[in-house]
Amino acid sequence: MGKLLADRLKKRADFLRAQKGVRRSSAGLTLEICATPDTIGRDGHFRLGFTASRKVGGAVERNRAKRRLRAVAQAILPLQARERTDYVLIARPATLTRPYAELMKDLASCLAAAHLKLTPLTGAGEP
RNA sequence: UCAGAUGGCUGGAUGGCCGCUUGGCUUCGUGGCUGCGUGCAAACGCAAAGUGCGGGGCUGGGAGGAAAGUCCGGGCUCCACGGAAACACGGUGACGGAUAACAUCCGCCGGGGGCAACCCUAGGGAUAGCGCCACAGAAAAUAUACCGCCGAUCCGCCGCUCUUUCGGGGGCGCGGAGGUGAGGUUGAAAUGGUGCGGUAAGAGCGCACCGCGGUCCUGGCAACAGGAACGGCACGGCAAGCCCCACCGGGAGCAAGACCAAAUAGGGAUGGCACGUAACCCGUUUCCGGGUAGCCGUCCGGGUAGGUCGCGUGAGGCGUCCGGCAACGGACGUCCCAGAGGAAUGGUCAUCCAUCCGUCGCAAGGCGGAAGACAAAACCCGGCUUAUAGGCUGUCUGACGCU
Repeated sequence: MGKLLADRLKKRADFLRAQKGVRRSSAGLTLEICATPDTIGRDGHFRLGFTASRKVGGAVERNRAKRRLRAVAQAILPLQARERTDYVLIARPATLTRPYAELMKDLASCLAAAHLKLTPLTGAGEP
């Protein structure tokens, strides 16, 4: 399985759909995933979005949290994500202070758990 | 050297790996447009240049002094409006200047504070009018009443006393008429203050100085300052309670506004099919003719989602010179310097840099650890206000010491 390309989620409706999908949390972040609607999805692509609420802090802190999440996602998702799937990463207050290596582990474990849960729903086989 | 006052600048650095965004050049793919050729036509082929979309390569730019709060002033956009004025409402408020404009800035004046450098000041009008002045206090705006002081003058004669020519007269005391106005513990504020004279007691009643008032002179563009003689002193405070005066002001805001425009529903035009027996409408009625209502196609305009523009050459930055005490203005040269839209301008690691803590060392310093101010453009400018670790630096004042 080769590298997948990422599209950004920008519509509020997309975020709301992901909220109803599978959710897994860890100390540094929360992950929500769901299948991309067939009319929008493209082969070889997955979709990715970020959220940082006011709980994280002011504008400076929220921007920084989203950038850290983006860096982590850039490193992991193109290799481990599934195509035609939406991923939403939600920042938590600890996202700012958690060591980078720990943040990587958080995402990897959340991803594995969420994929396992999603499998019977979509009927897709694990590669 | 110490203490203090007041401006200006800055807002971590370097490198490795991995990324984002936006220009320029170049190249590849692809779509459409135009021209030429072949062809009856559909279509196919070729082509310089321009252009939409997608990808590669090279190269350049990419948060702030407050980007913040959204408190003022403008540009810009749309809406309203014949002009002007008045009224209402809102704002501003010593004077002179700067500016596109301002509640900003500069200079200056008045008042208050500080030994000083300097700091603070919403600083028009209280005889245009209304209103308010709590508590305390005798009294809070009108000059009195109350307590108090006096009782010179006049009256009474009540008491004591001196004198007597027995009519009375004098002195002291008492009461009254009356005089007096700031002495009365207050208060934010008390009807000018202090001193001397004066008086029965007192009082600007008189005088000196200070304060106050209008007049005149001098200086200043002006606010105002200084001086002179005069007036015996009237006019309490609050306008940030209403108000009066002077000046300024249409409203809403980039979610402004302009353009492109899917699906679905609906509107209009038009063509075809069906129905033309029934219903309704029109031509007076029957007949007859036309139309509406159904289905399908094409086109048109409005318009939602969505998209594009607005959106980066500007009251622009930097440098030199000139004018001005300054704010600022002028001339010349030079530069192009963020444009996102679930929102780019970064993530991570290492070293250095300052900061703090622990520890070792006489010391220079070594080792380990923590942590890196406030705060992120959202149409753009000029200000104000507020937040801000640390660092660099100019000028000035006072005290002490030395020469």
